[in-house]
This record gives sequence, structure tokens and C-alpha cells, in this order.
Amino acid sequence: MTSTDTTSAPGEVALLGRPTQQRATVLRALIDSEDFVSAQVLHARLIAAGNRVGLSTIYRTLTALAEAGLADTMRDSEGERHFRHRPGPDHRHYLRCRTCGRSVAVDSHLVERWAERIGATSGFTEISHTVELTGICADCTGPTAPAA
Amino acid sequence: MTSTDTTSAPGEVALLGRPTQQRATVLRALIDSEDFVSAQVLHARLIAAGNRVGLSTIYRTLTALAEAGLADTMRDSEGERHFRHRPGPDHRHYLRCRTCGRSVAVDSHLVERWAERIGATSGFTEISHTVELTGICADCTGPTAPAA
DNA sequence: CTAGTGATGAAAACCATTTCCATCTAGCGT
DNA sequence: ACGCTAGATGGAAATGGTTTTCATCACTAG
Ligand SMILES: [Mn+2]
Ligand SMILES: [Mn+2]
Ligand SMILES: [Zn+2]
Ligand SMILES: [Zn+2]
Repeated sequence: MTSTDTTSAPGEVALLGRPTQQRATVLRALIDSEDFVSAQVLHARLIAAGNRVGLSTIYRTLTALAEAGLADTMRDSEGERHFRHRPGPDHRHYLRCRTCGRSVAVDSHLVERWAERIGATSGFTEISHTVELTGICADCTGPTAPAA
Repeated sequence: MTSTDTTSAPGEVALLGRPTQQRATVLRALIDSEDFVSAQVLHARLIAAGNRVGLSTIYRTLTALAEAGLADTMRDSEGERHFRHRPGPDHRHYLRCRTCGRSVAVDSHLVERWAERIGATSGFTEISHTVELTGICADCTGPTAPAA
């Protein structure tokens, strides 16, 4: 009930090499957060929750997860990297509230096609793209003040 | 003929506060580069060219130019910020070659509209976005080897 | 010309991320 | 089970871009 649960995360973690205790913990925490988190914040949370994980391992694991396509990444305005678990097979783009930080995945097939077309038109190949949306969500817009 | 030219950059630099020698120099260098440059690289170039400008001033000026809408910015995969002079009134998006670094502005009105629509649909306001494309340009694709 | 406020820049501080490296450990052969 | 070994871990130190500090400088109003 505390931290002796070895069956934490599914076999997904095996895609990264050896399925270690720490990797399972990190993936589990990433899934549980259900929103973008920085390596630092995730580390703080895990430590606060009593887990023993090094910051280096968090960075290594998150980077590996992103490379393996199991996580989406994004950079905030200060250049800090944030990670979010990717449930499906293909990448997603998000719209994030600049006030409360909440983010929601958006339908992006239109930009996906646009990006490809632009590449073809310009004579470029192996096109890849970055698309990030930010705004103020309904909760934070109301005169009732930003949600806690 | 060396660096005594005070009429370097236009009055645009006045939009940033006092029209100083350094600000003119930085803006001029940014315009001349005609492509994205990092603060560090721009600084190195200016120093190599015999100008006396501090790195801090480069950062301050580039940041100010970006805030004033006179420059577009972009972050490379390592998180480093790059700046490019913005000739027109509205921002642009670029397609950059991952091999030689050259970048070309692309027509993005389609994504601009897409971003707005997504915002409206999601109940978000004050939408802003980030769109970056990378790929391999024609010059770098050919069997003739990447351009120097 | 002079005062006053903004600008400069060298050096130090910041801070997210990476690298080192000595110590563990999962997984395998025996 | 037992020991081996390549891979993994994590605390600490190194990196490296960017920001801050602060003493000195230089536009510009008067
Ligand atoms: Mn996409
Ligand atoms: Mn745009
Ligand atoms: Zn919000
Ligand atoms: Zn190229």
C-alpha cells in the first residue's frame, strides 16, 4: 500500500531497456498526472510521495519515453521542457491555459496535412513540426476569478 | 569604412527607448544576417567584425526587438533561442533545414485560422501559437553531399 | 554645459539539463 | 541458488544559455 507495488506500470516500460522499479515509477507518475509536468516537478512529487528516485533518472526516463513515442513534450515560454503521457500511437498537439496551466489535446489533422504540403512545395523532405497553442480557458476568464 | 558609420540602422531602433550606438549595431547585424541567429553567434560576429558590444546588451536588445514585434524568435531542439528580423507587420513561421540551418518563411494563413478556430471551439480566449517546421532542404538531400 | 535618467558590460548568479563515476541490480549462464 | 556482467542508478560536479548586479557611461532635456 506504500511503495512495495512492483506491478505499477504495464510492460510499456520494457520498451526502454530493463524494466526497472524506477522506470515503472516514473511512467506511472507521468500517467497519473494527466497533464504536462516538468522533470523537476515530477521528481519533487515522487520524493514527497516517499519514492526514492534520482533526478538524473527522471530526466533519462522522460527523455527515453519521449523518444519511444510514449510521451509528448513541450517547452514553456522560459524554455523548460514539459512531458505528458501519450495514450495513443500518434503525437498530439495541445492548447494550454496560460493562467491555470491546464492543457487539452486538440484535433490537428489539418495542420498535419498543412505541414506536409508546405514541405513538399518547398522541396524539403523529412518534415517534422512543432505546434503549440496557449490561451485563457473558460474557467480563468470568468469574472469569478481564476480557479485556484 | 570600418565602424564609424552612425547612420547604420533606421529609426526603428528608437522604438526601444534611447537610440544608442549598440542598438543600431545589433539591429543592423540582425537584418544583415537574413536568417535566424542566436545571441551568442551574433555577439561573436560583431566582436570579430571589430564592434564593441557586450553580450548582455545583445540579449537585452534582441529580447526587446522580439517584444516590439521587430523580430521573430524560435527555439532549436536544444532549447537555444534564435532571432530573425521580421520585415513586415505580422509574424511569420519558418521551415528550417536540419542540416544546413537555412530557413524559409512559409505561408501560414491556414494555420493562423486553424488556431483561432480551435480556440473558439474550446472556449479559450487570447489564443497565441507557436509553429515551427524543420526538414531537409533540396541542396542537402542531393547525392552531391550537404552544402558546406 | 550640467544634471539626471537610461544604457552598457564584465563578472557573478541562475538554473534546467547533462555528464561523471562509484555503486547497485536485473537477468542470464552455470 | 550463485556469481557475472552489462546496464541502470543517483549524488555531485560540470555545462551552457540566459539573467542579474552594479559601477561606469552616454544620450538628452533644460
Ligand atoms: Mn503534429
Ligand atoms: Mn502564426
Ligand atoms: Zn485556466
Ligand atoms: Zn539544407
